[in-house]
Amino acid sequence: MAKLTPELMDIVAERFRALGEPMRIRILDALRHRERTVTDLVEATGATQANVSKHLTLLHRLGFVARRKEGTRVFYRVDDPDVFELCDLVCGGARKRVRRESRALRRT
Amino acid sequence: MAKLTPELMDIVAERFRALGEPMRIRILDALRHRERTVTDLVEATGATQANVSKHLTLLHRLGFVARRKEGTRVFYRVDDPDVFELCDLVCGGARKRVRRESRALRRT
DNA sequence: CAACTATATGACCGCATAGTCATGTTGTCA
DNA sequence: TGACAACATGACTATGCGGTCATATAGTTG
Repeated sequence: MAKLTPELMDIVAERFRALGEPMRIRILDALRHRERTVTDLVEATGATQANVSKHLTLLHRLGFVARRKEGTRVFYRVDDPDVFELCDLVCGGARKRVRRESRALRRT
Repeated sequence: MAKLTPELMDIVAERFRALGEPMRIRILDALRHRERTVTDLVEATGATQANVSKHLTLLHRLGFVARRKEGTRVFYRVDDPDVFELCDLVCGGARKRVRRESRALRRT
């Protein structure tokens, strides 16, 4: 972790918080391999169109995704390659936790 | 990003959300090099003792920090080495954003 | 034992925000 | 032009959670 000024800490927290919503993780996961339209993501996530649209707006504002208009549709794609690495790291930590907890459960 | 089951996505989001609070980032930053007592962290962050204690409880529940009791004091330390790497990645993304935005500002 | 320190925790408040609904905007096609 | 499809957005509600206050618990010291 590099030196963190108070201002930078707020920005870092803001970015983590953006990734801290299950629906946004689902959206990013659906965008893992290819770009998708909003309608695609509505179908993939099971959320409302308005809801998906709001999450995409937030992810776009923070630079996590990029948009491309084509006629009446808008294609979104992941724009920050670090997102995948971040998720991998967090998943690794989560898996460790799960293993630790299941060991703890077996001991009871 | 490895394959994500819906359940795992919730866990991932939970962990991101835990890092998505400026105060918790401050606490982790204060724990970067050495373990610290709660009182140390209260002084380092400027927050209330109750507040720091609650954040530490959450960070501990998710396995980000570990505790060590010594007499009447409790020492906390970072227990998940990935935390630093996560912050570095997010910081990198944040810096890119800042540069992008300052370029955009100069163009106006 | 009483007094003090360090930490944790329950109750409570206020705010941020995820979700929904309705509507606006933009582009396409007949 | 009107009708339709895709997406964005403002208003609203409900819920989660960060912060504070008071208090509980545990350990130390006299």
